[in-house]
Amino acid sequence: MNRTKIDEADKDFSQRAKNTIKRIPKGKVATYGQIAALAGSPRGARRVVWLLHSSSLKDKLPWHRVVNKQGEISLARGRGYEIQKQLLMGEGVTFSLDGRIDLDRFLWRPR
DNA sequence: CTCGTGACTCCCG
DNA sequence: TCGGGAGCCACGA
Repeated sequence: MNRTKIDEADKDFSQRAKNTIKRIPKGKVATYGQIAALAGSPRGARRVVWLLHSSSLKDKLPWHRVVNKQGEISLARGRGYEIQKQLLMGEGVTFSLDGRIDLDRFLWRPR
């Protein structure tokens, strides 16, 4: 049967989102909402979460460069937090004492 | 179909 | 600054 435009839109979102994540430069970070917006779904931050859960490993996405809008790692300690922090620090990203990333300095701003 | 869940975000008090 | 509630979207039981 034919695909609907909705199906195409969903597929399109997933592709765009993955491509967007792959475009994040080393040493920079992006927010869930930012990626969703760039992929065409301004309110789809949670879709990005699902995408990472389902494809981060399979598609080798730089998932560690995705943080929440406060510049904080959203993963719980013992469930990826330490790993992500290490990966980011390894790329030169610094954290404040309260565990936040200075987005004025590290947020990726595609042009 | 309804309900629960999640690496989100926004709004209020 | 902090916590709760609601909106958001997709997926699986």
